[in-house]
Amino acid sequence: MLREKGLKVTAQRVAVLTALSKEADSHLTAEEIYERVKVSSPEIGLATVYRTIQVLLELKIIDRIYLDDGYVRYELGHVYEDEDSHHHHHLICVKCGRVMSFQGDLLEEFEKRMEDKTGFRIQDHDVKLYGYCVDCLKKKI
Amino acid sequence: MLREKGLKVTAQRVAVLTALSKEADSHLTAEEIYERVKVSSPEIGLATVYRTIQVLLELKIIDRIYLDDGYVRYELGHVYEDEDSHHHHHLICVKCGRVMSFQGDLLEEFEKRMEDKTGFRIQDHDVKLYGYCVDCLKKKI
DNA sequence: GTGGCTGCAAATGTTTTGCATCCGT
DNA sequence: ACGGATGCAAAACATTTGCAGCCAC
Repeated sequence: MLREKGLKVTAQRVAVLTALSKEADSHLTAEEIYERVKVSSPEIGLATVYRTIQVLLELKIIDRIYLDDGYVRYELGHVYEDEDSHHHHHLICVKCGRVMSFQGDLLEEFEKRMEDKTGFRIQDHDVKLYGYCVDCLKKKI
Repeated sequence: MLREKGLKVTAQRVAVLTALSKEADSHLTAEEIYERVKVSSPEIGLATVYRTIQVLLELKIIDRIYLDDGYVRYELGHVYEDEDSHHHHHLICVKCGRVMSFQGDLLEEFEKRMEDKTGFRIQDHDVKLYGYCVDCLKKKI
C-alpha cells in the first residue's frame, strides 16, 4: 500500500505496523507504539513514530481512536477487516482499561429518525460502551 | 452545591459556570472558557480556569466531552437537565463543527445482547453522530 | 544518485504545579 | 484569622518541526 502511493517502505514503518498487528485488538498510544518498536529497532526516534502514524492515518491503514481516558490511541484500520465491518465500536472496561471491539450497525433506524427531526444528514457514528469486563467481574467488583 | 461540599463560592468559579451556561448547548474548550471569563474578570488566570474545571468535574456539575477533533471540551452536566435525560449524546457537523445535543436511550436492548455475548457488564454508553448540519447543507455540501 | 525519510534537538501547545498572597467563611 | 483559592511563572507532557545526514528506490 505504501509503495502504491509512491512512499518508501522503511524498516521503521514496518516496525510500527508490526507493533500494532502483534497483539490482537490492540489500541496503543504513540508512546506505547514507541516502546514496542524500540525493542526491535532501538535507534528509532519518537518523532518518526509520530510521523509514521500521520502517514498511516492518511492512507487509512490505521485509525485514531479516543477512548476518553485522555489518551489518543491507534489501531489497525478497517482495511484489514471483513467487508461489512466498517462500523466497529468499542467496549471499554472502566476498571482495568481493557478494550474489546465489537461489530454491528445498530443505529441505522435511529439515524433516520434523527435526520427527519433535526435536518442533519448523518454520515457516520461512533459508539462506546463502558462497563466491567469478565475478568474484573470475577475478581469481584 | 459548592457550599455543600465545603468549598468556597468564589467569583472565578461563578464566572466559569456563567460562561458555560450563557450559550445554550455550549461545548467550550478550556481556552474558550478562559477567553469568555476574562471579559468580566480580566485578572483571572488560566490555571484557575483549569483548577475550577477539575473541581466542577469532580462534583459532576460539568462533563468533559471529546468530540474527536483533538480538543477537550466541557459542558454543563446532566444535573441541570430533565430527570430521564442522563444519556444525552451529540450530533457533530463535520463541516462547521457545530454541535447539537440529543436525547434518547436507544441502546438498551442492544446492550443486553452484548452482555450475554461478551460477559461484560455494561454501565454506560457514549454515542456520537457525525454529519452535515442544516445550515451547511443549505449552503451546498 | 536523489528525494524522501530519519534521528536528534529545539519549538510548540496544552495542562499541571509550586509558592506567596489573597479572600470567603 | 484560618485555610482553601488564586495569580503568576515555571514545570511537565504530548506532539510537531527544522535540519543535516542517510538509505530505499
